[in-house]
Amino acid sequence: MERKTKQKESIINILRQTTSHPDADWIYERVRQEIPNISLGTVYRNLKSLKESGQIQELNSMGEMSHFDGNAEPHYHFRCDCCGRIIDIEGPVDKTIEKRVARKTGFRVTRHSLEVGGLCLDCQRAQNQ
Amino acid sequence: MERKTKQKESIINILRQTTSHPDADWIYERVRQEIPNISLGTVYRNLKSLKESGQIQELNSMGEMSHFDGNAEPHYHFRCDCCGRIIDIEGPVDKTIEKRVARKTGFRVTRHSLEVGGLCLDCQRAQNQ
DNA sequence: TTATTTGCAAATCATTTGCCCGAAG
DNA sequence: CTTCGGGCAAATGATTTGCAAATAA
Repeated sequence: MERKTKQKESIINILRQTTSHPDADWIYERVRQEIPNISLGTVYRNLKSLKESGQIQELNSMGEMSHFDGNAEPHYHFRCDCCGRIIDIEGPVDKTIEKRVARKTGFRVTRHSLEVGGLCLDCQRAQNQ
Repeated sequence: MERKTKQKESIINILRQTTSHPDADWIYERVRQEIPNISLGTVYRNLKSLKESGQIQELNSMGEMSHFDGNAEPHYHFRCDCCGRIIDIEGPVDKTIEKRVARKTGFRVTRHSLEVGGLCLDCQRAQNQ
């Protein structure tokens, strides 16, 4: 099971080549340049299976539609409240957060995600004019 | 503007009386016990306005539908990957995260949200059987 | 061959909106 | 009064799904 298809290959390549955390529709338009008759449903199905196999991440917060991240390594995100862009934050992920919560609550903690928000550089500039 | 109505009163009271982070539909069913002919659209409209005025928080992540939190104070959340429950995590919010990101990136950082995930106590027990 | 994936279109599901009426200020 | 909020139903928009045909293994 888990067949290799040109559709899936193309989707993961596109995702690996961008750092822009695109949504399903953007990916669809991009793939269409290589496979013009691919359907949006196929894009969704492949995004789902790539996510389940841990090859990509799905981001989504505050009533926004899902965005996808070709970088499966854990890392934090910044979301600009003005332009909506999502930007990776460099720097190490603090695994001690999971330990602290586990100790305090007794829950088995296996993941955490941190999103910071505010204004990106471009939008700060735009605002000062 | 911002009128006081029995619909909005009822919704915020319900939200203040629970720690279960319900979704819009659960709230709708609850309010209906007090105001039987309220419409779901009204629930959504009021949740939106309560959120915009900062009286409640909206939570939503990973392709889940929105959940609402009557506690407007900043705090972190635990989401159980098995039963889907969202549980408040006590303990202080670390505002230095925002400062660190701001210093490193130059972005204006005004908020951050942290969600940890794993298995809650009940689901751990259920799994060991 | 034969099980999985695709394309297509229709279906779903949460959420939003238009419109007209009733109620708050 | 006059304007905002409510009820209802229809609209929207992202995502999922059913199905027959295509394709990877």
